[in-house]
Amino acid sequence: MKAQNLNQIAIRAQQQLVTNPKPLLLNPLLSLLTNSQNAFFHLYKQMLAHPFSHNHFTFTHALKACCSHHARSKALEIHAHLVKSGHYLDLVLQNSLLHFYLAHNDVVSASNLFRSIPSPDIVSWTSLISGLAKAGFEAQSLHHFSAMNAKPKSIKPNAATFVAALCACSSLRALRLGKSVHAYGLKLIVDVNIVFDNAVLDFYAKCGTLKNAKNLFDKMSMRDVISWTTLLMGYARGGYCEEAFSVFKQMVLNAEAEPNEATIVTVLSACASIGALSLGQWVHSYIDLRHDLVVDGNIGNALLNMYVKCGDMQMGLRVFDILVHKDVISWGTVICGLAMNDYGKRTLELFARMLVEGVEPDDVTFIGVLSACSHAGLVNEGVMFFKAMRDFYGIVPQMRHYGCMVDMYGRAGLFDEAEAFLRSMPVEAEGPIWGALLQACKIHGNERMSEWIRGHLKGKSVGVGTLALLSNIYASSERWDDANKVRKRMRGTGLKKTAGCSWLELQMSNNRLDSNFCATSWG
DNA sequence: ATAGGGTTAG
Repeated sequence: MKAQNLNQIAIRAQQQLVTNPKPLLLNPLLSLLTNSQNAFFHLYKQMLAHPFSHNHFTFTHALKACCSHHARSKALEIHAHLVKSGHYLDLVLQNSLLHFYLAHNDVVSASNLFRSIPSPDIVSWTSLISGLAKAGFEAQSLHHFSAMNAKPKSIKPNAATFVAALCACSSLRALRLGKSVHAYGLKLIVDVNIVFDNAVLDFYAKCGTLKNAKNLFDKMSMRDVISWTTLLMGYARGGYCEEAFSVFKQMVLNAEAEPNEATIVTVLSACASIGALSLGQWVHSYIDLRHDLVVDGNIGNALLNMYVKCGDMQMGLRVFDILVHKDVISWGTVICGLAMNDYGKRTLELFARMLVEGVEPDDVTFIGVLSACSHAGLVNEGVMFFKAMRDFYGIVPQMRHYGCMVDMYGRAGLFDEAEAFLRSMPVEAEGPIWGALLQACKIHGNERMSEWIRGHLKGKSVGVGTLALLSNIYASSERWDDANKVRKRMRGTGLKKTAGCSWLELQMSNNRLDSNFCATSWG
């Protein structure tokens, strides 16, 4: 709703209050103001002032507004008012209150309220079952689902209730239970209901096999964008990213439903996770073809992430440049991307630009910045940024930040500094940090440090990669006994070192960013 | 008038 229209509605409401302040005429105007908190509650207050200018409907609108604006104290106020004025006896109002509490995860108030309802109707039950499932109380949710069927006051679930129960089953990964809910639903729901079908589809995609989900999808008599996206996400989540992409391609070619933001963001993330540049490019062309879609916001960030993950920094930077709203995610993506692809100096230039444009860096931004310093050998800068992060931006360093610092000292061969830093850390370093340092010891031939690390790792559980590295260090200095000891320990844990692999398509080597491009791209 | 479906990312 445009601001201009809102003003007109507010003015009409003021006229109405003077000429004929009847709830029948005022309530529809009030409901139109729901999205504008101030205007809404201004009118609401005026209507409340006169006993004959409001009724039950007024309060349902008010509670709905509280829901969308997260106005908890306002909702409590309304609750109290309803009790005092006697409106509380209306079941619809109790249901509205129940929904407000559940939507704000106030399970205690919601349960108390539900217990106080003498004869809950289908909406009360469904609200409760759905709210509990979403708040993480799946078992209680399903308990109520079965309780509602119990005599003497049994109430038959409807499609909305089944959707809520299936949601609880999905979160619990309760395959058998969900199957029986599905079967029960098939008995009670006779008309085609696409929301129910989609909920079932999502349940099988999450808990069952993708084959089941695909069969169901093929059998559905109607499919909309959510059906397609649910299937696509099922494949992507299961790691079948090529299949996820082919669902997208089919969706576009068969034109049964039009992809929306969720569809596109999901398929781009699938392409990114396997480094499938050519598939990602296909999605990009599709976005450009759709003149109603803009490369910005979530789609822009997802596209940027896809190019970065596929190693095409040139396109990544081009997408980054055209983003109108560059948020902390956009900056973080491009900064970490440059750092990962070893453009240390460019990373820091972009970080400076981020600060100039007034976007506050967060923990992930500093991962990129610190790892750029580490890769480029900029130790002084790294130390400075680490301090700025902690002391100026108030970001508590996490293991990953510590890791960057230790890695930075190690790569620079500053082992005393690395050791001092490790000792100054408030938390115990984790496996990967030791691994990075061992790697540095190997490169710089620092056996004393390797020994010290070995002492630290004694009896601790560390990743197999670290152990492999340690054994290789021993092997390279021909300390076979020590090397074998470590190998033995690897076998003892039942771990195997798998060969590293890269999914990046081969063409990425042609997409490396050259210094010329960097120099011209932002002056 | 009140309850119901899929969401990604650094």
